[in-house]
Amino acid sequence: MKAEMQKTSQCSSFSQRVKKIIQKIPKGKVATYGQVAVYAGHPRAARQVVWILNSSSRKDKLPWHRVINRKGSISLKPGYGYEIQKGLLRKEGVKFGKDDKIDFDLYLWIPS
DNA sequence: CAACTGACGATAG
DNA sequence: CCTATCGCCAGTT
Repeated sequence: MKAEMQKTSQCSSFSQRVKKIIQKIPKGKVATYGQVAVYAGHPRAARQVVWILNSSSRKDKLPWHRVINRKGSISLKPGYGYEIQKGLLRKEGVKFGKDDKIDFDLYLWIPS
């Protein structure tokens, strides 16, 4: 019986799941593209997550600024959202190192 | 329908 | 440490 397939939702596409996961990221925390992809069920769909942020953030209110790359820094280019994302994160209490890096030990979101 | 793209990730050198 | 390359998936053109 496949009726046990997650009682609540989960029947959506990967993209839909990614959106939900991103919305689950608590304030003051951050997640990586790869991390989100893993929780969505696709360990290597980090690039897909990127696409979704671009696509969905315009329609839905996604905390896209809480999603960063593996290095703990912002991947956007200066003038293309970099400053905006950094500012939003700082407002939520996330601090950046001297290399514009975020300390994962303090801010990485871990859905338990 | 095929090729291209996108804010990545991991591995190899 | 850095660059280069492949892989990954879905949406656009």
